[in-house]
Amino acid sequence: MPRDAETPGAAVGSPLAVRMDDVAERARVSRATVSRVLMGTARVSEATQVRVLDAMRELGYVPNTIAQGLAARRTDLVGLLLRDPRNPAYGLLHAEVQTEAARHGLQLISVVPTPTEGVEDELAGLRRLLGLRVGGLMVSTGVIRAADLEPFLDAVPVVSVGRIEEHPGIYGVSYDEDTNAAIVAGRVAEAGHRSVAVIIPDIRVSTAENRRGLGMAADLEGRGLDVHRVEANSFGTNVDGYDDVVSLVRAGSITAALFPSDWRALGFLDRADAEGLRVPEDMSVTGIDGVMPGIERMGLTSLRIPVREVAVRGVEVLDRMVRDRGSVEIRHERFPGTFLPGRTLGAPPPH
Amino acid sequence: MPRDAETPGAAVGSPLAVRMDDVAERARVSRATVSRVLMGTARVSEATQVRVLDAMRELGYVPNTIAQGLAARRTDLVGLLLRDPRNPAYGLLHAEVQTEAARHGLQLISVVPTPTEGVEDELAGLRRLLGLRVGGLMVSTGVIRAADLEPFLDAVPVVSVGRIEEHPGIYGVSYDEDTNAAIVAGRVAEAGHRSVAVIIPDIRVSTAENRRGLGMAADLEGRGLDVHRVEANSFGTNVDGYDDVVSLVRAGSITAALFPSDWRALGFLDRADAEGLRVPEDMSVTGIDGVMPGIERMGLTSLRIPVREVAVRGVEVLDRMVRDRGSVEIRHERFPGTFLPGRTLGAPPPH
DNA sequence: CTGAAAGCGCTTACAG
DNA sequence: CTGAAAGCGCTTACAG
Repeated sequence: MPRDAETPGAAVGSPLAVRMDDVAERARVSRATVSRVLMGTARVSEATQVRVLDAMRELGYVPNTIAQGLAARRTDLVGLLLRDPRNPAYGLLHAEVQTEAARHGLQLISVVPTPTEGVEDELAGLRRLLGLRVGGLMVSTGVIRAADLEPFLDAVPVVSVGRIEEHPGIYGVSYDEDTNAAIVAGRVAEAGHRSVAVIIPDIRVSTAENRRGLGMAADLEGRGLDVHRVEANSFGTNVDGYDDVVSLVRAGSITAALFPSDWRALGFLDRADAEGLRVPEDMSVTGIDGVMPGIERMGLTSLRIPVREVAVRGVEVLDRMVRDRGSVEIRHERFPGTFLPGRTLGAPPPH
Repeated sequence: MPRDAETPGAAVGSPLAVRMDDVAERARVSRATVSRVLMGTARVSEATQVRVLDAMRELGYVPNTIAQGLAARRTDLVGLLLRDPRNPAYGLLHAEVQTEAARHGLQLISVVPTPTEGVEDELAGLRRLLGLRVGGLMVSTGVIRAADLEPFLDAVPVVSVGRIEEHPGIYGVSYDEDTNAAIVAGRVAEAGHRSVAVIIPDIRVSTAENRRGLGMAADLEGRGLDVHRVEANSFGTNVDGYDDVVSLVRAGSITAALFPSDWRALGFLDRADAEGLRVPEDMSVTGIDGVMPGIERMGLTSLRIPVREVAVRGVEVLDRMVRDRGSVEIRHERFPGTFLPGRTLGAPPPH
């Protein structure tokens, strides 16, 4: 029966309205044969193949991925649940993951949560991807907990990229936040600071930043420094804790502030300007990430996280899991970054 | 018939393996009724509704979007084809579009092409989205031509965001690149420069950058300045043309270089440093975009494009088109940006 | 190498 | 208000 011209979402005459049956008819073969050519799996005679390919091209056929997925009970689609794309670290990760996915023949679709919303919104994004029944899932940093993922681990392989992961059912390819924290803390201590502030966001705001903050504080205390822990518990803003830091500096209680991200550190540098605080003469400031374009120009002392390595490895692992789940033993890998010297870390001011 | 335990992609016991029939059975209703509750369209008795909702929750049911889309011949999914996520302008756009889509109840999925590949790769991304039979499409800046989109316009509404658009079948919500170019050019001229370089990428590299470059050159020539057009035709790199600019400065032929993006301008500042050229004492440099985090700190003279306005308007229009195509008359809107003063534009050096 | 037919998990007239 | 049934556009055993 010919299709109704009213079929929504696929106007007649449009390539999107062309179905496999149309291709089959034009190529004078059965639908099954067209499918075989499309899949590239079964043997099809040379002549038939050419006819089918020609018909596809002539009609501008775009296979309906939806129907393919439903019929085959599988997809080449893999999903990426990405955190805040405004953050250059995630923007870069996004690009690298796509590049690698393409190399591996995986079709990447991405979902980003609304940056200013919390865990509920991230879960909605997760369901969007799961509803599409993606063949694999990459979860980038964010506030989704392993427990939220747990119910789905039997059905879909999950790789955590760039976020701390310790769940035994989730492969982890992360930045080594503890080592990173220790590297930055070590440099600050070596510069001679004895009393510093460390900005520590709540774990619900960012698991990575939380871990970095805690790591820096622990490391510095281990070295005998006096550490003021400054909480930053608001979601989607970087100004949290600035007031406290300024007060501490003014009171002569600290000579340096260690931020868990460049974003927070740079925001503070503007604030310091506004307050008339000179960096590094009056106080030192450090960040972490080191991937912002032009970071060297800004002179922020930071640590560069290995985004590309993490993307390459993450996709490699997911690809293996998608193809043969059993062949991959779950591990939690961590990649440390490299110190990025800058002009915002100096010796403490003489008092 | 109970499902085979081998069903791939949906292990038994996982919520992803739960089908609507399972929910129906547990709630002691028909599949049709479950569907009605899920859709929220038809009337269902209070009691039945509660039973169905309970069953869904107890089983952890995640509706199969694939099957829904196939059966309903429509989707709430809208696709965003985004250009290079490493570019902060697109990262910001991505975040804003998602925020707006969520407000409008649209489910956004994004596809990014591999940054270093060309138009073929972007077309593959387009097909990925079309294969999913998204209900609407937002196309961000990139090298895809209107002609590539044309065959699909009958079937799916398309809104161009942040990229020049002139096709009568595609709604355009763009940056006003011509005005933007004129603004920057005007400031350079006012600063007293009489001979400058304008970096002009090929249209296949970036339609937006191409337009900006041509616009700046035309405006300056209109003002009687001597303009050296520097081509930049490589894909995925910002260093193209740097050699030429350095030579022109060394030869005393120009006193300023106008780049069509901050990315290119910042890259050049590093090069200038390496060459021992002081900015703005020896030469002036300008960019365009103004959305990079910390841009003020870097001091680059630039122009800030109105990303949020474009995202808000683009999603608003797409939403209307998705709901009732006929209600929207195609237009091409343009939003100008605002000048961003910096330290890299000064008076020309005395010779 | 090729086709007829069942079935993927849903939605939606069509009846009641 | 609810159910039985057709059908969305495909893939894939099963036969030949």
